[in-house]
Amino acid sequence: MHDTDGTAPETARALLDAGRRLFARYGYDGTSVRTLTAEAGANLGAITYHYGSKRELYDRVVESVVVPLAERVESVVAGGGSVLSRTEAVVRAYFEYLAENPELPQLMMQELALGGEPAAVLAPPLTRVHAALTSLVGEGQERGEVRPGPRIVMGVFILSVPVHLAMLRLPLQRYVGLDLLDAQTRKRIADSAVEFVREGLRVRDGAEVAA
Amino acid sequence: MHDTDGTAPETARALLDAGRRLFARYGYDGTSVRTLTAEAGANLGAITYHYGSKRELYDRVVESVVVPLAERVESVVAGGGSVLSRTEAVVRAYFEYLAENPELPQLMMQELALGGEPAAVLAPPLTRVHAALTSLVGEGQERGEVRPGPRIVMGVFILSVPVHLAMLRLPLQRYVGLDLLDAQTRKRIADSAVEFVREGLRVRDGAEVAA
DNA sequence: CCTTGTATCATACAAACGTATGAGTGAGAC
DNA sequence: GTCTCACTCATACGTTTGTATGATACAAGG
Repeated sequence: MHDTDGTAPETARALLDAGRRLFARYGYDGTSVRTLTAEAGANLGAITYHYGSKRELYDRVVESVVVPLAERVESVVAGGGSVLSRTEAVVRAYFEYLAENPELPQLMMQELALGGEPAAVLAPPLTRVHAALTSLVGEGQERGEVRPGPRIVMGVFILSVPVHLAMLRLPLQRYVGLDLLDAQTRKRIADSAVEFVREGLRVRDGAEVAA
Repeated sequence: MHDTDGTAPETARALLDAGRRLFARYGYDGTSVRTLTAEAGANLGAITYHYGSKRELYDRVVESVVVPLAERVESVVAGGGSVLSRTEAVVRAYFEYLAENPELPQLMMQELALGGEPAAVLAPPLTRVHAALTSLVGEGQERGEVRPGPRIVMGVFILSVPVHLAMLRLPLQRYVGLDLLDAQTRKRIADSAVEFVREGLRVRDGAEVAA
């Protein structure tokens, strides 16, 4: 029977891990059930048995990497401090999460890059992140920390830099020699990104609080 | 024989157009030569005949959409005016190009989202864009328009906002009702994005020119 | 008129695909 | 001892994949 409880047997977990690696590298259609089960050291039938189908395993993989990110962003946004410092914390949190899960941006972006509906499992966490960032910007505008403008798109701006950098990670590493996974390099880049986002959102000196 | 001259016969062009649509929507592996040739109103063997293989058609498709973008960015960067105004022009040019070629970001991001080597045909134009933006930032720093920092990553910042917005185009349309292809909406968003990028790069008031 | 070259066509091919099936294995319950 | 259950395994099924093949259509050149 399919196991839906949290105590996944060894094979089910190996399939999930192999799925994270292979789906991130080769995409959904580019990863065959045969190569995946082989990578996991499992039998050809293991995916069907443990997850029902290739698609369901894929959904679980995406879920396992996107949901924790959304929770992290939400908790940072809900934290204390000024709006701009929380914005900074969101950017830094994303950089950290990226360093821990380099497959995340690849999985997420593959899903978004395909023109069809994004995986059903991706929409809820994405919506929650977007809502959190939008309300953060709105709060900043009310407090006079953030300059006026459409908060819906300004919320998108916050993560645009780390996401874009994550997308360019491999080309940057190959062609420019910039390694985002190196802790020291990442700190330097994150500092610069934080400053960019902060100044991009901040009200100009002397600007009045919007009524 | 395969036609390599510019005067593509009708069928070859229909294949290229269908490829742009289908590869953008379903990805390389998700598009079969049968559906593609059917969409183009051509025979099953047409791809092999005109392009040699599915892969070569794909490369032509990517090339046809990325190279003009790179040329556009380069020409804007080489233009006159202050560094910040040229930066603004780059952002606006990207928004315009995106509106004309909605498939571009999908094709490009699919390639970048896959963990392997990006298509060989993607690297040269991408490198040229990056070089142009890096030198633009460097010039701005020398002139004291742009605040100090690693110019290699600050060049990446410039396009991060429009690229990220393009990536979120479909979810934003579906879940937030924001249509990036609508001219009026796009102008409003581009204005906001331009301000964000400008202020993110600009030196603070009173800062000295870096020696 | 016949030849030549380009293009389109239906069809064939082997390989790879996702999934289904049924046998086999080994630990725990009674 | 044997029944039960979760699991692994080899294998088979029907599709779909990208490409190869050879026949056909047809305008241009001699």
